[in-house]
Amino acid sequence: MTTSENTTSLCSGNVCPCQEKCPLSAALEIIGGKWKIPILCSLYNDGPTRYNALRKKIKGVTNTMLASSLKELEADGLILRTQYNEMPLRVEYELTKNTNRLIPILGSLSAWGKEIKN
Amino acid sequence: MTTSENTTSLCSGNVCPCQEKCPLSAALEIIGGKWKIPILCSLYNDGPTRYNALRKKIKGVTNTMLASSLKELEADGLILRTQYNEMPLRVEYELTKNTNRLIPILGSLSAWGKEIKN
DNA sequence: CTGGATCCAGAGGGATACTG
DNA sequence: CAGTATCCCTCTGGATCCAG
Repeated sequence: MTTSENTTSLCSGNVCPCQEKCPLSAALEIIGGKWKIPILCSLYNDGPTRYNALRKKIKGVTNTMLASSLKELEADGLILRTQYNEMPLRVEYELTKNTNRLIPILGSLSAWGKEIKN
Repeated sequence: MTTSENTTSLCSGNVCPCQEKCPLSAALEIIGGKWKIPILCSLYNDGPTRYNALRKKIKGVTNTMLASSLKELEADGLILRTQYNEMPLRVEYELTKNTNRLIPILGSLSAWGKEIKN
């Protein structure tokens, strides 16, 4: 009676296309937006980084967008914010383990993006 | 002299974060937007599908968005449009091999999206 | 140094009506 | 049946200035 197992379903498993929020669309929204990937790439390449250092490394980003993107990434559990109450104030951002599990997937996506450009 | 190989770089390999369009951002733009994933999911689940059938399966999509999304997906080589000059006109859309290589990656992303929701 | 507040332009997306 | 055309609106993202 039940449908045979569908282990490769991209969405909720039964109702596609993504009527209710499917995890795939959810994931894409989390890493969507103009600056999320550059931020994650930078933190992945360089490790814990200060706010101003990020702003310099990510060409073209403004305070507004960097701050709001960092806040969203933190709220979604993708980055960790550590504040050191020194003088002057120091704040560092770094990837979480959630994000480390995401990295190879992004790597595959990147490779796929490279291939289809031919 | 050359930097040691960096096979895990998400971007171009040397200049991160994504100053010039990196393949990762490019890939995300191709599958971005509100309706691309639902379209791909639907075609993946059901195979070749007619325009009006797609419109019924994808809840909430309008003619404007469905037509423009299909056009973009076709231009990016993710779907194939086949027109049968019958009466009435019949047009079917289906995934290409490029997209079939993308599917497992999206599956991983979906699984990741499910995990971090806890 | 690390952001927040405000204002604004442009793109993405929706509703409706119409066409080959 | 398979889309276009048109209008409109929201929302993202940019510029600038300000604050703890």
